[in-house]
Amino acid sequence: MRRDVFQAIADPTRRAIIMLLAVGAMTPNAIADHFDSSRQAVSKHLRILTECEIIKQERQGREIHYHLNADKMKDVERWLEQFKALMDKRFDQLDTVLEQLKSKGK
Amino acid sequence: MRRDVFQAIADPTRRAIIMLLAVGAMTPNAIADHFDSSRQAVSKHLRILTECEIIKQERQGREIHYHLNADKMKDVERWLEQFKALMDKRFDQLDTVLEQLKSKGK
DNA sequence: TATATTTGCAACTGATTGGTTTCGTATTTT
DNA sequence: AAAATACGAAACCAATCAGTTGCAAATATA
Repeated sequence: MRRDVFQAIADPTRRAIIMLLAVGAMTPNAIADHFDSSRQAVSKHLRILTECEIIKQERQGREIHYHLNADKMKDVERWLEQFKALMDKRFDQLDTVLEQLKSKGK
Repeated sequence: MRRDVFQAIADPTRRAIIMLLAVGAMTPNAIADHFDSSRQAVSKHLRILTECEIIKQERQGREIHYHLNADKMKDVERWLEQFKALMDKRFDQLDTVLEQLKSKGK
């Protein structure tokens, strides 16, 4: 089983849950109220998100509050940065080629 | 079937393919050479990536060159920005609370 | 103590995934 | 024209996913 942030954000419901928890911690029932899905369906997403270590439980009496571990999202950010760096590099090379063509034209 | 960028980058092989194509267009065989997976396995990933519109085919004789549609990646970027904006907002609120506590302490 | 609420967990279902092997087609090479 | 190459598509398989229903455990309330 792959359990990383990319797996976590692959599902639209899970992305929405992440957005909800970005605002503040919530109980499973409160989260499920925001969706058409059943409580158990949401609960499964919460389990996956927990396994991805993107959210954490915190028991308070009989309620469990889920709160975000925003740091994990940085994995996505880092990957995106790497990707953009590669793209920039490619354009730099393209610039060099164009530059060479220009000087050859002289 | 969900076919969006988030689905595309959920798989580590597909992320690697994206990185490869960020450097420059490639044929399926050239791509497959970079992985332990078979050509057909890679081919399937290419189909999914194509359906997600993150890569595009370009036939040249009997070869097909896959090249990146880097714009699609902006969907991820936008979502990340939204997420970060929400988090910042939360911290702003936290700051306000702390500020209030401080003035009450006076 | 009996009951209601909040929740996780197990069993089951249908759809999708990632992979394989096999085949057909188009293009290049000989 | 024949052989080799590059590739997609189809059929199949095991594993995983998202969802369901039903149930048990813990905590709160009457």
